[in-house]
Amino acid sequence: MPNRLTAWIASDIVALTLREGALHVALVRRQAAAERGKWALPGGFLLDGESAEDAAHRELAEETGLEAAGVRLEQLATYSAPDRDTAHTTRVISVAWLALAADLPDAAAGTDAADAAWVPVEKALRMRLAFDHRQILRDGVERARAKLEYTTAATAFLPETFTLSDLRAVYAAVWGEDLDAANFHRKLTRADGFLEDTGEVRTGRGRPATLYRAGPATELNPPFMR
Amino acid sequence: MPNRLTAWIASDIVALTLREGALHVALVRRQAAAERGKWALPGGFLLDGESAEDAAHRELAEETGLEAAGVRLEQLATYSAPDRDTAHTTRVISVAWLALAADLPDAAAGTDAADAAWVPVEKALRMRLAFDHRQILRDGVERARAKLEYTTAATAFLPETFTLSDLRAVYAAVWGEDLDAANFHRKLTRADGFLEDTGEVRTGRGRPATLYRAGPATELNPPFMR
DNA sequence: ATAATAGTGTCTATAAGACACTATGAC
DNA sequence: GTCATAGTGTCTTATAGACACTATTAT
Repeated sequence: MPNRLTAWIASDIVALTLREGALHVALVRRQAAAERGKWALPGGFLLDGESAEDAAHRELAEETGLEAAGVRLEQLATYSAPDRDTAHTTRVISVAWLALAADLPDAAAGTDAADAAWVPVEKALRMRLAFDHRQILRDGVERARAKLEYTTAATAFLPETFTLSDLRAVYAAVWGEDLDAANFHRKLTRADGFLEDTGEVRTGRGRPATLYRAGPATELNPPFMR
Repeated sequence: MPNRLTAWIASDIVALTLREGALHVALVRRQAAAERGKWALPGGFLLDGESAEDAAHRELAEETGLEAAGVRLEQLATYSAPDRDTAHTTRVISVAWLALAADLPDAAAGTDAADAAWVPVEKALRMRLAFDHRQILRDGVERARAKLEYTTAATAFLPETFTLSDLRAVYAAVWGEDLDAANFHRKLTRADGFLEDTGEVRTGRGRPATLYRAGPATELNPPFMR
């Protein structure tokens, strides 16, 4: 008769950002013995006394320099297939998290990872990632797409102030389709609590654009369907 | 310095059904030493070689008699707070699942549970459940509510064939609000792939009602908002 | 006939999408 | 002035919700 399972728990993070109009994911090159050298999602094992969320924040900071304060983590799913990590004799269960981050100056390599980089999602999905991280990445991207429909999460990809064009570029990049600028403008400025007018404008090549900051709303009702 | 955590993994299931127009949840009275005698969600520890989903199906069958074939499980979330189970010295992480079930003849008590019962959700939320199961139940009910908006999951609460009144009763019970019968009828019969006309009718006190079965669609687009 | 439940018609208000148009800057 | 980008107006079509109305059964 089989015995009660004893397992190690990992938190792995799908950290997404926007760079040059394309969705990117944070990847690290593995230093640990298991699957060493392969690209993987940032993450690692829970330590005594830590929750899965604690570990996700810690590993994200250690491996990519993304500090806890500026990053909201949402739980994606837990991956527990018995054969998902055959490198260890101990079973490994992974709790996956989704983080949406504003573009950073550079993906700082931390202490634990030999290398950390922002990789275009399209490219990452064609790479051989460690363990089942490709599936986790797929699930994370799909969740991000869905979140843009019914929450105000898109602003998490942008700096504190941004224009409606910036915001529209987020939707275009995550959904992979362009949106009508006029209708987008009306819809989002009318969504209660999504945007706050800063009173400032940003000048550029054309007419100056109003600068907004994220409002208090987190849900988007009615949703903004693809 | 803290050490890498070794944990036991549990799968706990929020199994919901409809009885007499009210949403009910399957609860079991605990037999194990930890929190013995308290009501809890059905569930238990992963055994060697099992995935969390395997364990959820096995425990659900053992403790409530709900067999795997008829029940779709959707992962809810993983609960990993260090203090969520202080009865064991080993850390316990729980993967929670949501199951929507058609009403059954009776909640059969299985071998592992001294007692198993369908309890009205309103009542269960006011009980002192074991561990953090009240929070898990809250999260499960909220997920079920959301699922009815953008999927065809409501039919999972019904037998193979059902009338539009039956289906409307599901929405009314889960959302806690009545819906206009006329608009409900139009909306759902026009939703592509939600309903298939069986050609049969069910007679009762008034005009006979068309019997439908669940169609192939799983997503509901556009969603049906509360 | 009456009550009860199933189902249709229709009107109104709201929203989405297409796209013409105006506004305001850089050059 | 032109070009580029921001933002508004307006028309069409689709949908939600309210609710009057018709349909078909049991009694």
